[in-house]
Amino acid sequence: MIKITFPDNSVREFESGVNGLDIAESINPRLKSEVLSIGVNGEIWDLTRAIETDATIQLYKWDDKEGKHAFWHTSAHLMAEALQALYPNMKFGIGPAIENGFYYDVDPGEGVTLKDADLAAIEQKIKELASKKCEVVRKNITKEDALAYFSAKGDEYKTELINDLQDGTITLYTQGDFTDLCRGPHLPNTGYLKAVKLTSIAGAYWRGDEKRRQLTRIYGITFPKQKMLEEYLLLLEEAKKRDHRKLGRELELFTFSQNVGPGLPLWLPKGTDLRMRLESFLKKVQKEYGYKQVITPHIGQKELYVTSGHFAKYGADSFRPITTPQEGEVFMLKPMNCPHHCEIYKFKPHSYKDLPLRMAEFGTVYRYEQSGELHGLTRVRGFTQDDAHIFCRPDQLKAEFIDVIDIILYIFKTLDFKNYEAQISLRDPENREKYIGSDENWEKAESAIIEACAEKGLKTVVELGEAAFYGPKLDFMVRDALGRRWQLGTIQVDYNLPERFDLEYVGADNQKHRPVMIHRAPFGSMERFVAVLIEHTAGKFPLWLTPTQAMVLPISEKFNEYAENLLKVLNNSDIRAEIDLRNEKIGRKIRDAEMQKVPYMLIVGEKEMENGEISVRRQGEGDKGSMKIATFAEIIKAETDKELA
RNA sequence: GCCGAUGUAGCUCAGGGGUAGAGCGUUUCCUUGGUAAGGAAGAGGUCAUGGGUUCAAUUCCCAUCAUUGGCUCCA
Repeated sequence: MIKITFPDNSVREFESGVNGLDIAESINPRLKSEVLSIGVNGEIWDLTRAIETDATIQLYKWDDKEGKHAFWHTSAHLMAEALQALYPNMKFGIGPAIENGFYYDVDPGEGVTLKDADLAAIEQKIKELASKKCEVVRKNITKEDALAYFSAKGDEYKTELINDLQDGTITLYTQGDFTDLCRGPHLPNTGYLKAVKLTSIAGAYWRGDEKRRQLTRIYGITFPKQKMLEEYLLLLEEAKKRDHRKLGRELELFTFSQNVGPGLPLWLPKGTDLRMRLESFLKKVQKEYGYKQVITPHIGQKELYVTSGHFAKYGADSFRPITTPQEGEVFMLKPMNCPHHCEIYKFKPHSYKDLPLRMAEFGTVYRYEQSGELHGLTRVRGFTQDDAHIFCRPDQLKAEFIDVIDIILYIFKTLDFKNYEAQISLRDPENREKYIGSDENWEKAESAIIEACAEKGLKTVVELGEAAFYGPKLDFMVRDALGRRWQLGTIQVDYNLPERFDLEYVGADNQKHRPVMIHRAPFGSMERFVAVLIEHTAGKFPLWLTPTQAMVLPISEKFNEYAENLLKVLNNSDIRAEIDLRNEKIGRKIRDAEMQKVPYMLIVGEKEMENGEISVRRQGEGDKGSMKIATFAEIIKAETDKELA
């Protein structure tokens, strides 16, 4: 008998050799059909694998990522089996489970190309194989045997993988006619898969190396219930509806022009209004925190970036330099604002009493992005950072960090991002020589970040080795209304630039000292942030931010004059209102305003004109009844005050 | 940059070797209305661009550009 400890610390005895399925069944027969994988002493196991010693276990179902992982991993293998059946010369790379489903990288052989149109047939084959409920069998073999098996099969990718494995024993999983090299875990059989959808097909380099052969990657997702697939497809549809590129066009926020160039957004009046409102919002917050606005040009001498080190690191991947016709001076489009800000710092000598110096600029920068990488507003070649650089003494680092975190959290709160986390990127302790700056400074900076996060009660993940070469950083990730993750703001400590630009301040000891720089951008870039905001809100921006707060809708042309006077009154009360004077019926005007996601519709007809009132309709909610204009103005003010509190 | 897909009216899309269609939008007219689409008529396209095959190309082929799903990269 062995002792099995459950997550609630209760202990029960089982026969040695018991497996996850048995344990689940002993708790509740229904659980047996729901459980997908089992954690055994912290390792994730197949449900059918025998447990022979005392163990602490945890059963994983669909709602656990460990459960989903096994489900999708088995799905990847089943897809491979289907591919093997349909394409005899298919060779297999790797096929893992991912956040939403799984993929398999395959090499279909010379002269064979897989196309989107082929997916349906593969999908059909997977369903057919799933219905056979083949058992998935785990087997340990030696490395030699594994090599022999896969080289006989001609799977050169698998043999390469095996050669890189260090273990003496290798695990194989077999279901039906397909055997794969795999660490597992897997489902007990393929019958768990009730719904299958292959989502896309794409090229992917073998082992992520662009110098190596490009394989065909097939993405798919599977579910234990048909209904779950339908829900997933609905979610995809919802995501499509919220796509900022689509809403950006429909709400007339921004556009792109082939004539201007790829990755260079054109902000339309409404988008500009929205963006400028975000900018003034942040400017106001920054002013309270002691930032000073500066303005610097869009280009700078090449030497500036040689000094900063950016030219050496990124020069080859930048827009080509610009030269003047007469003098042959060489300029670069500004890829970063910090070198310019360093020069502003050097405008005059600084005393330790001047620090911290907080320099903010909505600085537009230009970076060459590979053509395949451009995407709407989230990935562009010209964008505006809500940049600032804090020049401070090392002992001020923590306090400054806390202030920046406060600004970022205030922004998240105001813009209704309730779900966020932060990633602390530290040095790789194994490779300290990769980083610039003294050990002492790094330790100070890293602990300043960690302590600042702890004081703010931030949910953080620590990543070793993810720091930039010039300093540790803190990145903020938000989850939007659909649960998708976006990286937004960033705070980075920099020891490099003060060094390179020879920045100094005179300390209390009358000696020269090196300041520390903090780069920070709460939004990241205005383009990216607006894109995320569009998708998060589905275009229904908060009242304080939305370009048009209210639309005046006269019932018929007879009331146009009253409506136009009303518009003046509203605009004089700082309410951003527009008017719909089209020769359309009121139902139509309402529909269009609803679709433009204007928060308030103000309907005026005979009744309203007589009483000097307006009939108020809230977008997405409907009729709110009649009221005086002053009352409405108060409602608007109260709502925006609440949003900005 | 690499692999796959796509490119037809402002938008969403259908079509197809014999030089083009729908819905929405837009314009004009009729209608003057009460909380999510009133009616009629009209305008609008070198079918992304450049080559090739063909008697004939928007359609087939090639290239380029752009968009797009991934990969790689990201100060």
